[in-house]
Amino acid sequence: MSSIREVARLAGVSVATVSRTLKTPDVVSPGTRDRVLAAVEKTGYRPNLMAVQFRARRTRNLVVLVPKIANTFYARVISGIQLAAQSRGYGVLLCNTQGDEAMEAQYARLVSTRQADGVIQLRAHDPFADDAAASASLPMVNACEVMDVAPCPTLKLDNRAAAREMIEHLIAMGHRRIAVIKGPRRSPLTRDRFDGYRDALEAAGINVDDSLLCPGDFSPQSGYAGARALVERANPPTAIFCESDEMAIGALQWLKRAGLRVPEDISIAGFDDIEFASYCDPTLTTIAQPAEEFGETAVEMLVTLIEGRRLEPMHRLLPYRLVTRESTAPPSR
Amino acid sequence: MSSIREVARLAGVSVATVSRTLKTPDVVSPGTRDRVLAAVEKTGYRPNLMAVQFRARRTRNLVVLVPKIANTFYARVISGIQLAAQSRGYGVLLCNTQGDEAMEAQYARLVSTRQADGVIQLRAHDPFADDAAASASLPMVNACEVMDVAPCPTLKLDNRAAAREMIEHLIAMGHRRIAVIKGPRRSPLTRDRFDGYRDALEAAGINVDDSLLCPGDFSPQSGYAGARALVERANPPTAIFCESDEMAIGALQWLKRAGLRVPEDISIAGFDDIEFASYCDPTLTTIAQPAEEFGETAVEMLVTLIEGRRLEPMHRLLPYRLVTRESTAPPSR
DNA sequence: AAAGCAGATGTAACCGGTTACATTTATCCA
DNA sequence: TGGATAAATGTAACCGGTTACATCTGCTTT
Repeated sequence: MSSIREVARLAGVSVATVSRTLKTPDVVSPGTRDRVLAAVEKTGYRPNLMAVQFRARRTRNLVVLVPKIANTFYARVISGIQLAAQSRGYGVLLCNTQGDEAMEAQYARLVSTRQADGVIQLRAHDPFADDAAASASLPMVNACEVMDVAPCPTLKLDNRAAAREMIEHLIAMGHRRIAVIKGPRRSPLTRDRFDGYRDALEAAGINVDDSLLCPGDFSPQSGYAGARALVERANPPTAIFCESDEMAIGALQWLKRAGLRVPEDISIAGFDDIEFASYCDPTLTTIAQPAEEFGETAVEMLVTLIEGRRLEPMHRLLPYRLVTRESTAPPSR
Repeated sequence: MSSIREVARLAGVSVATVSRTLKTPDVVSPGTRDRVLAAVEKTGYRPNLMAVQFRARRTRNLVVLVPKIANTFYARVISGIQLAAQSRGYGVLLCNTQGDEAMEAQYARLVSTRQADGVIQLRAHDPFADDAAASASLPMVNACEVMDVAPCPTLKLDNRAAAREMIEHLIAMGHRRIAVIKGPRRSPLTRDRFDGYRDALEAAGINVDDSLLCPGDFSPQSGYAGARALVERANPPTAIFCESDEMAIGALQWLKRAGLRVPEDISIAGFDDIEFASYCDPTLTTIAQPAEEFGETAVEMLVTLIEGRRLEPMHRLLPYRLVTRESTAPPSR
């Protein structure tokens, strides 16, 4: 493929003039400019951006570490990232890490090897954990699921307040026996959402009943199993708060198979507002998260960091929204 | 950050020796090797991969053009791509194009500007269409939704045979009035699936009734509207074949709201086997596609191309699988 | 007419690796 | 012990742009 030197030769000028014609056209004379542009046209010259980036010592690429790309919530976040990155002239290197720390570290290394200018981490783990030198200095933003003590700026939902509002909504409808199907034990999301659950119960003077707490892992399968476990207990709940919509949908399926009506016999609430939350039967009461906005804001923060501008504030919360649909109603007993 | 020259200075050797120690350790003497490795350790040296790639004139990055990243089917394809690329030492530059041709062209240009070694296009459009020179020579593979006259190797499902098998399944159950909610008019997927529908009817001696054909765009919304339109006709169908699961789920919702029972009053079939196909109520009869395998095979084909090996065959089909669940049953009338 | 200056263009160093080729050192045999 | 050969290491060109600095041209100014 043609290089700048061939263009220069064809136009009868030096490589510097070609470069200037393309980057700062106003400093070359019109006649020369025309000759150069004609030569560019003729050769089909495209600057080798590898060379440009190498010279400039920046790639204008961002690495995004995604725990599970097939998750529709993350897909939306990524859409937002993509959009914001593009408008700022950055490309996105997407890495599906499956939550694997070795894989995260490997991809994060793209930054320390200069293949990318910064990292957006969507999981609560420091991918530079084993690389103290890197950790301190490389541009990174941690979004969605954030570390408790993050070595970088963060961006998340106020999960605790959101869960609290959801539970308050159920309590206001008259529920007292509200179960929870939790997310993965290690996730800060789980802890925060559970804290919100407890906050709401305590504020209403209801004791937390351990028999109403059920472990899960955000998958539909765990929601299915969780609903069964909860309902088959001696004193079953009148409402189940699932810490993710996917679990809520799994729970819904078991309840219907078991012949229970939702919301008449039992209410179900989710979290995330994935697309199918409004297409399942009944439609799901849930917490909507501004997924695309997560992506856009994370990019904005990261680019600020990369370009050496001051980032203020370092830690941000995005707004949630309680979406009430058909799956919740006052208890019948 | 430290460069190879600093490491060389610290170890008291030339840069060539450092390079060799890291790339071909067997050609340096053990003593030197140890000194160099100690210096590498001490400086925290990481080769600047921009420089490496620039020198090697290849990036080991692949561009993937995805129409809609939030679509769970594509998310699975991408998982497969990611996995296969990683195992071959390639990174993935993911581009969410929203089916926008300008955006596709822009991202595809990453290849002609040497920021990536090849393209996987998941939509039936040539991103180099406006760049004849590029089109011919740049490594590209077109997968999932493929162009009719592709300028590159392709990989798809035998959509026609799959749709035919689905319709034959419905006919075998006794259905004669089978409606279709189609995908986007311009998509080859739509045409192929519809051809399969027609094949099956013709083989069974059933005439194609235009009043049973309904346009859609693969979205749940269009399935919802389509089901309504079909059922409100004078002589409604006993089964609806939706060309995507998302439309089937939309259709299901309208039918249930309208008080119709699925499959007792009307059967519904989808296409894709997305995760929620087995979590909706009733669970959905559909065609399963090997999404991850699409990704893996596309990468394998592309890398073969990039590395200049012979690719045989150029055009491949992947297997589908009819998954019968609760949403289809013999007609009651 | 000589000096000064602006504008246009050319020259070459540089980014940080890799590697062909040259050079030095060690080894071995006659 | 000399010379051939192999092994280890060094030197420097190269990838393809960008850009500081040098040079050249033509014009203005006194």
